[in-house]
Amino acid sequence: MNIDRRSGCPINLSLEVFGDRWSLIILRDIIFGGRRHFRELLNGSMEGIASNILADRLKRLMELGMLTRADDPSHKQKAIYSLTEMAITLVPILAHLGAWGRVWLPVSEELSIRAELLEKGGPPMWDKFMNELRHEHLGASPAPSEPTVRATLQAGYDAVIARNARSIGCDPAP
Amino acid sequence: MNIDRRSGCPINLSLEVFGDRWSLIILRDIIFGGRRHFRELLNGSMEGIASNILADRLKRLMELGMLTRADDPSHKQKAIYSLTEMAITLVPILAHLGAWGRVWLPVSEELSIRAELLEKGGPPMWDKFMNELRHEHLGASPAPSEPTVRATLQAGYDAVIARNARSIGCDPAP
DNA sequence: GCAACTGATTGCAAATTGCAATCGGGTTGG
DNA sequence: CCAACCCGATTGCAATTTGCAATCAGTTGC
Repeated sequence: MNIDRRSGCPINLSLEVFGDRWSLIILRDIIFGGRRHFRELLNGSMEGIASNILADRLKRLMELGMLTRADDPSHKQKAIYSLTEMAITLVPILAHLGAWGRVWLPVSEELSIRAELLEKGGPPMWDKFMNELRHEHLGASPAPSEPTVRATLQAGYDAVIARNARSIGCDPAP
Repeated sequence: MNIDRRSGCPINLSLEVFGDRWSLIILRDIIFGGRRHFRELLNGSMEGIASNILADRLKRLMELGMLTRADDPSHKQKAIYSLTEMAITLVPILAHLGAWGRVWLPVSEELSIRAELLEKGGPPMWDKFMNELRHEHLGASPAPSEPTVRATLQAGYDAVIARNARSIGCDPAP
């Protein structure tokens, strides 16, 4: 569960934090998907994470200081997971990672539109997004101006879905 | 050995390429350490990779198109591993990763000086470095102008080592 | 009361990891 | 020529990690 400290190299230590198959996926779903609860992360995960792995990683990410956990006032058993500043500053890395994957890997169009928009938005968009996350998770920053980055990304995703649905005659609207 | 394709999400696919504890470490040693041979990677690895893991990851990285292998003309048994363009474009990601780790993780001073210099150099330095790597590994680009980025990073590292050695009375020079 | 839902936990088989020993071939020094 | 050494791996094995399915106890809505 704990970090190895194989060496003090920054890249090595970063890898020891999220150099596994699930930690960054979970953070991605929290950051871009806006998921805050265990079930949302479990069922919403495109990659089908197992519940024990999710529980383990959430605990680990909390120990590492990337997430915090709070009770949900609306439900005594629900927990709300929040990003810390440490996790929020991963946004540029995720943006780069998405951009790299889009170039070199067989990404699907629907799922890469967000990465494309984030790449085109560049650092100014990342900063705006990080401020929105700070507002949402840390309750600190001022309320973000509309439209939010997440809404913009989601709109792009929806547009692709709608376009593709129409082109194959599956438009849900008559 | 093969990639799962759990989903077509760029971040997920990127993670499936180097979301393990060793692949990026190997690439880091090739990129920043200038290592090209199996033994160099095996013995030079600060983190102590095992030979079977190294062999497995080199094979995997070749299958993924991140490395190529060529015979060393100077020694019939030696192999030279070269980065592909796909791997060279990881430089900005490694720079971000190093910068992030330097802020949030207990890095050691000697090992993080390179990350610091690379961070301060910013995208222009990354581009110069990538061109040097293209020259070195792909034999394509024009010869880099002196001093090379790798030499600059190494000089920074050596300076820290020398300074620390002096401060504790271990200066090798009399 | 009771079914559905909450965030997990447990048991278990399969895969992965890391370590040590070893391999066959090539090179080197004398 | 030959022994010693170096080369990029490979093998066997024990320990750990992973993923899946089933299950848990407490909470909520009805």
